[in-house]
Amino acid sequence: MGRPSRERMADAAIDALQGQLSAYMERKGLRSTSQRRLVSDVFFRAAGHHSLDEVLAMARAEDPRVGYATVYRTMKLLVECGLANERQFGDAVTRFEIAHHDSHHDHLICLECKRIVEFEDSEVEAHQEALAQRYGFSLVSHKHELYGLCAECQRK
Amino acid sequence: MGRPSRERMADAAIDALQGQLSAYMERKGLRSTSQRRLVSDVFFRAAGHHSLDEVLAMARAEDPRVGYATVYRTMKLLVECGLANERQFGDAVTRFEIAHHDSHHDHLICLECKRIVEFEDSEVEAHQEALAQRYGFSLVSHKHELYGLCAECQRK
DNA sequence: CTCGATGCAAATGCTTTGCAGAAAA
DNA sequence: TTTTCTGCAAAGCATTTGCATCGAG
Repeated sequence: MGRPSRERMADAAIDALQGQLSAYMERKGLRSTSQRRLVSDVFFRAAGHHSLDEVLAMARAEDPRVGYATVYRTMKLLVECGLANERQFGDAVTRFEIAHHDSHHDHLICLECKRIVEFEDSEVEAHQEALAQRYGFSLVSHKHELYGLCAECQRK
Repeated sequence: MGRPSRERMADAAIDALQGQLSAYMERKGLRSTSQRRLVSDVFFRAAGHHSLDEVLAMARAEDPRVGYATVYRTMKLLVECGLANERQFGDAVTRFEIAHHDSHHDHLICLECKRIVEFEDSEVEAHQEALAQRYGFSLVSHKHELYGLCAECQRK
């Protein structure tokens, strides 16, 4: 059982996510609209970390009439039901990524080209728990970001 | 040689910071004004992580006529000359903390009462370098934040 | 039909800047 | 006197929301 690639999402995986979304909406009495299907679909298909503007652009490529507020509210919905995570890196904009529940990952961010590389580190992960406990905290989540220059930008 | 307390700043330490600021301003041909002295002073004296509004409030306690923009520009100046660090936690506001050059520290943040506890972890610190190298990055800085509930808020 | 969803445009909240008067040097 | 700094108010910008209309159930 190899580590699943995060480059792109297999169709089956996307179907699973769409299924979870449908289940959540049904449970909450929310409606399945063409916009929600479109926005969630382009988001699930796109690997990486995207701002609202980026998700809007992707959605508008398929339907130019989608509004910013709809993308905003749909992404909020995805965060609510645990299918997306909101993240803030150096700049002012909020970015969204698909939430992976199987394993945590953190980020290496290139200050020059803004490239974002994901990594996993179970060693640090375990350490955090112990640390939190030492201060009486019960951990909910964490953020571990390393900022620097990627190999390519170092050469310039 | 014990670990220096971060609770409050010794007067001697504050003088040292003020000295560094003066040196920087002189080098850059900037002027020493009563506002800059006041804002940097209240900031150096206050332990913790403060938003612009908080620094403004502290400054206005001593001189009600200080303007928001002056605090904004003074804090920017302190960041520029390396005496303060800018940080963004969960919310939308930027917070400032005194920059400690001797050792790094990271943060435990209570999601309920917003309390911020600092911790040091040289073990993780060393690990990060190795990790970055594995991906060809040269590290510049990092952010390691643990979010959860503090002992007090868990009881509620 | 009904009530939630959409899209627009306006409001918000924080940050940043232009400018005329004030104050260092 | 010259040049930088201050304080106000206005501009920027990403995010959020009110509301009339649209469309799923």
